Amino acid sequence: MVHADPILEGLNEPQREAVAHQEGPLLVLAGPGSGKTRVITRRAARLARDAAPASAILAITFTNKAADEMRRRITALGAGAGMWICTFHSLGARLLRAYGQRIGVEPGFSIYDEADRKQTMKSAMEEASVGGHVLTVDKAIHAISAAKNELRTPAGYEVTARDFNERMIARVYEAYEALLKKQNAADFDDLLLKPAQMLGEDDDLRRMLNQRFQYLLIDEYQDTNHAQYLVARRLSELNQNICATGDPDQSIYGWRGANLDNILDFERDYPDTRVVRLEQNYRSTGAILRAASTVIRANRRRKDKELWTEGDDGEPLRVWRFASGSDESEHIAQNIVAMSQDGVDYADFAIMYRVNAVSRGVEDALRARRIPYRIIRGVEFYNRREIRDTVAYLRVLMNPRDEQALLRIINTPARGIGKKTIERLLIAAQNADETLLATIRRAHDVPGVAKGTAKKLRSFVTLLDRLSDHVEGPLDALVGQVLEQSGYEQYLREAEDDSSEDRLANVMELVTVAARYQQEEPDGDLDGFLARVSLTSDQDAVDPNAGCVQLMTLHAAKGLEFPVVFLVGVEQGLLPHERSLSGPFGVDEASLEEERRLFFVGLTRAMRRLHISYADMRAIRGRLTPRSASQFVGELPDSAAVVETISRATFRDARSRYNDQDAVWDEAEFAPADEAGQTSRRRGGFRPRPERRFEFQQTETYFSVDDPTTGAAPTERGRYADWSAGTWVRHDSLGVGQVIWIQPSSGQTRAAIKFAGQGQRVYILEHAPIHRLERPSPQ
DNA sequence: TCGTGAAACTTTTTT
DNA sequence: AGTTTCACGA
Repeated sequence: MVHADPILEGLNEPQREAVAHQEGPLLVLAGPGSGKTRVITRRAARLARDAAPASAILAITFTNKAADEMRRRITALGAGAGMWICTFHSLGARLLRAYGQRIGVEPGFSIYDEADRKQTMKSAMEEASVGGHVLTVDKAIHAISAAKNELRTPAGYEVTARDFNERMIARVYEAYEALLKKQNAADFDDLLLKPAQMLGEDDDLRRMLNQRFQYLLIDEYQDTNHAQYLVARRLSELNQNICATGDPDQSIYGWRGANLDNILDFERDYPDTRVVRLEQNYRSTGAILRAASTVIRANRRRKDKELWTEGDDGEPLRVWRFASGSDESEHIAQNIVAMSQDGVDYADFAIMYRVNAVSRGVEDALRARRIPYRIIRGVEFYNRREIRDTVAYLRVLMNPRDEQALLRIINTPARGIGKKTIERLLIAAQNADETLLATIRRAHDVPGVAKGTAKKLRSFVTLLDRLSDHVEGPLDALVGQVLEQSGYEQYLREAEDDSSEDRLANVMELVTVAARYQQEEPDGDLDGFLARVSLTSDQDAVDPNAGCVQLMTLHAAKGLEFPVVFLVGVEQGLLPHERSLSGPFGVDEASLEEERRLFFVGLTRAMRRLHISYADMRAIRGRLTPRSASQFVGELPDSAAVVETISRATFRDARSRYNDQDAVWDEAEFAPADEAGQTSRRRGGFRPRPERRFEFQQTETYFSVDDPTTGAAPTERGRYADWSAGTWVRHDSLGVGQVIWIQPSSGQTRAAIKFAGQGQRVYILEHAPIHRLERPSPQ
């Protein structure tokens, strides 16, 4: 009898087996909700305790969020210090920073995001004079990205090019690579491809890293692409201690190059692999599991698993059919209100959809009922113009060759350097074969640049030089200096439009983001901060403590769970998306299966209640189109789902609503359809917003979240929970004010505050010198 | 050079 | 429907 080991405690048999396994390759096939994260974290902790120093363990995830979560849980188990826990992309960035010079990547290189890549690709196409053909920028990006994932070089691409189009792509590819190199930049693909390449070509490096990392743990292995596969393989060559966890049924990134064969053929790649299946589900009701397993069994390319639970069958899934997308939104919002009155916390709801465009209608309905919600779009913050502008300054300071960033800031805020001048500078730079910044430094002798303009360029350069003195100092101070010295802050303060206050608040938030980063990473520098900023993903924004209904795409939902899930827009053409239905050869089976996996992922996010809905009509890109139920709806087993048609019953008398504040422009949603089923566009005028009510064909009963069986943790209330519109506050320098509105969110509660005699301004409460006044101000 | 408004195009998913 | 690009006038 072995003594109880706390690390193995509370695990079921296969979980224990996976945690206890030590030497040699291990494949954990983990169904949804089967305690996979638990297994990985325990295993990592156990290895650090029994097998190797923490620094010899490398754990790789797909999102920063997952990495942070894993680190937190491993730390809670008493291990983790010194362990490498990161995403594939951040691992790539780290390796490149440390060893990239061997393949021509200088330290301090910039990471080009989608927008930068697009611009660069445009330039590359111009340079290769490939414009005007059938080849579009997007097609070039796609083709070259695919080539990079396969580790094909421009030269290699050219050799195998079979037609005119491919020869064009080869030329663009070459020009694009040359640009990246000249600008010392790497795109997202490079972060995987270059390390894979380095590890393949440089025996010393590979040997060294193989000795350093004795144990490899890779999560979401079903989503690895070829480059990631090679990194994993080349890092585990010596010890063969690779533990891959994943689920072929949840592979949803095929369009990004993920190769399902990586997990399906793992046992072939690593002989003597121990395979463990985690099939017991701790998340969902029996009905939800039955529905999910039935649906996914229609796929051919998979490894069969039996999902089962010891829990109860729960309620059947509800399949709702609506007349229109807006009915769908309204009904869901109404349902959330009803359930929340019954005690279900807002944070317990999630609304999921296939494409982002669907979220708008839902948002409107939630907003109309003042239901707090949050859209999971982590990149949103970093994609704001003001943030990109500020970050661009930082990027130029880090990497003066970063042309994308330089072009962004050269006239932001406006300093009289126009398009013509920039064009001349770019040509001069190309002729002299030097970087854009070098040309700008000698602008006075660039032909065609006027004296006055040269002077402006001079002072821009001086600004950058002055700022670079602060690069070594604290990051938040650096960001502050950028905002101040560039005039960007003043520019925002003086701007008159209504968004400028928000933008100012966002920019200030970037200062605190920088401060927080430095707190978390004591030896974090500008380079690391920029990498963090570039590699933040959508999923990283999920915050279960926000007290809000969460809206997200199905892709962003992976790995999450919610007591109540609404799957909206489950319509043919949307899920499965039409791109999988109308390929060059009709239905593309492989991508149809991926769509089905996406549906499967959605189904298995739900713990207790699951609502699936579709509408007969939906406005897509401004146009009302007829829709029909997804084929996947028909694949649900009758024993687990109830289908209901929900109709709009009554409109309140239009006239009584005329004086209400929310008369709306009729967006053709209610315009009559002609005989072809097409709706005439834009034939409205102001009409009252109809009050919609729904008939329930069945009485709704909601479970209460207090119910211990749901396992829902009591929601953490923010420290501003008792603040509301009208709350009196004091600002350290502006004095007494009153809250106009407040948007709760953990860590960054926004509020608009009005001060006597001044306008209202938006603050992030956590970071502003604002305190609550206990008593209303004595007038 | 810069701001305005019209036209054109876009999107499926995202590190 | 929203964003980006383009053309034009100040």
